[in-house]
This record gives sequence, structure tokens and C-alpha cells, in this order.
Amino acid sequence: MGRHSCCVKQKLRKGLWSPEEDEKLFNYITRFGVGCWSSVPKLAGLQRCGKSCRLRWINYLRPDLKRGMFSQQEEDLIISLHEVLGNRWAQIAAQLPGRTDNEIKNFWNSCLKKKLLKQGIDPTTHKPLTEGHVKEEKNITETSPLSQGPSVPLTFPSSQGSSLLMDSNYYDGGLTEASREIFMSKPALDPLSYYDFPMGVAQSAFNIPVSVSQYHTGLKASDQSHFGPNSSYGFSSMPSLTNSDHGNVSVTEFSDNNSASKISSLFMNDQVKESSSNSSNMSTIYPGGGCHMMENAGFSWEGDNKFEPLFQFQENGIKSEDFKTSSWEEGQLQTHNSIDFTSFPLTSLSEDLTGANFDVFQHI
DNA sequence: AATGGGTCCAACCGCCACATG
DNA sequence: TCATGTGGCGGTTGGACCCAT
Repeated sequence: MGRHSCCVKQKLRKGLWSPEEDEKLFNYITRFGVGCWSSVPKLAGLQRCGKSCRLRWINYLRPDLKRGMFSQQEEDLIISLHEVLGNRWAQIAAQLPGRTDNEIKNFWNSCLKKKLLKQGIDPTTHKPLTEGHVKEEKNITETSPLSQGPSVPLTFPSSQGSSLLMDSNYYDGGLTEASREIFMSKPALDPLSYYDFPMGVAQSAFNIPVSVSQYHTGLKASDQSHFGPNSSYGFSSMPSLTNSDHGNVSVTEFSDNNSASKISSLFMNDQVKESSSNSSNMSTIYPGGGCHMMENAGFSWEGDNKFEPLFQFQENGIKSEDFKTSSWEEGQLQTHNSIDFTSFPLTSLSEDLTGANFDVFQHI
């Protein structure tokens, strides 16, 4: 089987996505939702294969993505889940709202692996390395700038609804076989289900298998600093297009590089940039702290790659009225000229995630 | 300032599973 | 049952970026 038929076609673009491509895809998906990916490129006016569009949406354009560094809790959770699930990144990502499998996989390969090795733990087996291993790995990890970090007791789910306390510094791989099986059998969260919105938005199709409330309530104050001064970066308040605290949504004026990939963080929570000095930019862009979105068809980029945010958050949700209708989509768009984002499942996400009654692993 | 090595990450590749005809 | 199309996943890689020299 191998390569998808859509990828075989000639003249399809590859490589990094341009801001214009991002805009087209984002506008298309926010307007029509996710249907058949193979038809998305054509309908959205993109010279990409459907698979590429899917990846771009999942890994970068989804509005609920959480950007920036992983918190200590997330880190510990990833390690714990990896012990149970192995390299099943999609299933691991399902336990970490706002994170993608790709992101977690990269984080594992670039950071966590080394960190475990430094602690004398085999990242594959999660067992202590043999002396030979330790000597061998020591050379590799000796120069690693990674710190060991605090010893944070990790609340880990168990099937009984209680928690396994694990300590990231004393990782002994002490999971029960039952816990392992539960994870192994648990279906992964499909991030796309959130965004199948336009046609069936009103349905409460927002089916989150687990919540993070137990998880985030366990955060220490200091740990929440991982998300910057703005509390919206914690699990307690996932980035949301519809939540009323949109004043917290980071809209960063990018001027530091020409990377298309980074540019499109416009509509993301780019906490790294946000946490630096951009809060003032925010108030400049959105006087009064109110964010308004999509009053004028998504976003636009100026020639110098600085953002000219067109998304406008509104107190009662996002309106996509007056979405531009480009030539490519004329004729395609018979309906949905006005979408009230408040009815999108995304709303449910942020609400669910802030709900205290949502027990993390009660379903596990 | 130039450059070379290391790191990070977005995106691609190849495979598998499943649905459909 | 088989062929085909599509979605999804994990492994890999190329290039941008960072930093030491």
C-alpha cells in the first residue's frame, strides 16, 4: 500500500507551510470543519496532500493547542504513561490536553530520554540501568544541561480511582499489570473530534475520555509558573476561543523571524513569547484587554511577516461572520456564512477542563 | 564575524487498520 | 474475498536555530 494516492500527485507542495497556506487551511476548517481530508486541499485551495493538511491542523493550527514548555507535571505524566504505553504517543497525548503526539514524541526524544538516562534509568524499560549502561550513558548525558528538577510526587491513575504516588526521582517502574492493561486498552483521544464542528456543532460530540481536573488541582503554585503569569496556560483554563477570559489569549506580534511555522502561532497560546514581554503588546493590540476574533475572516499577514491580527474575540464568543469568501470556495459554500463559535465543542473543552467535578481518571 | 557542532522540531515517510464497493 | 481509498500512527529526517570556539 504505502504512499497515499494523494501524495503521488505531482505539483504538490512540501515542506514548511506558508502563512497563506495556514490561513487558507485554518479558515476552511473553522468554517466547514473536518470532513474528508483528501478533499480539503482542493476545497481550501491548497497545493498540499490531504495528509499534510491533516498533520498541519492537528499539530499546529488547532485552536486548543497549548504551546510552550512542558510543566513538571506534564513531564512526570509523560514518563509515567510512557512506562505503561511505550511509544504510543497518540495515547499518551490523549492524556495531555492541548499537546500533540508529535510534540510529546519530540519532547521525549530531545529531553526526557536524556533526563532519565542522567538519572540512571533506562528510558526504554524504565528500569535502573546496569552499571555498564550507566558508564556508557554517563558519557552521553554528562554534558546535558538538563536539570533533574524537583522531586514531584506524581499522581497516577489507577483503576480503583485512587492514585498511585510516583516520584520522578525514584522511578521504579512500579505499575501494576492491571494499570498497564487499562492504559493499553484505552482508546486514544481523537483531537479531531473536537473540530468536526460546523455540521454537527451543537451536538455534544465533545467526548473527552478523561479529564485533567484531578491533575491540575494537584499543581503547586510554583509549578503553575510553567505556564507563565497568566493562569490561562494552566490546565485550569485551556486556551479557548469562546471562553470569556479571552483577554488572556496571547496574540503576539511576531517580528523576530520569518518562519512560517512560528508565525502562525498568532492564534495559539505561545507562552514562551507571551511570558516575555508581550503583555504590553496585547494591550496595544486589544485595548482594554478584550480580545476579539474573526470579525474579518481569520488572520492576515503583512509583507514583513508581522501579524495583523484579524481574529477578534468577543465576550460572548467568536463570530466568524463576514468570513471572506475567496474565489476558490465560491460555489462550495452554500451555507454556514455565519458561525457562532460559542456553539462549538471547543467551548465544552475549556469548560470541562475547568470543571472541578471532572475526575481525571475516573474512566480509566 | 565566521564556522562548526549540537539541538530542536515541523514535516515527511512508510506502514497498518478500517471502511467501502 | 479482494482491491482501493482514507485516516491514523510511529519513526525518521532536514533544516533552522543556538552556542561555543
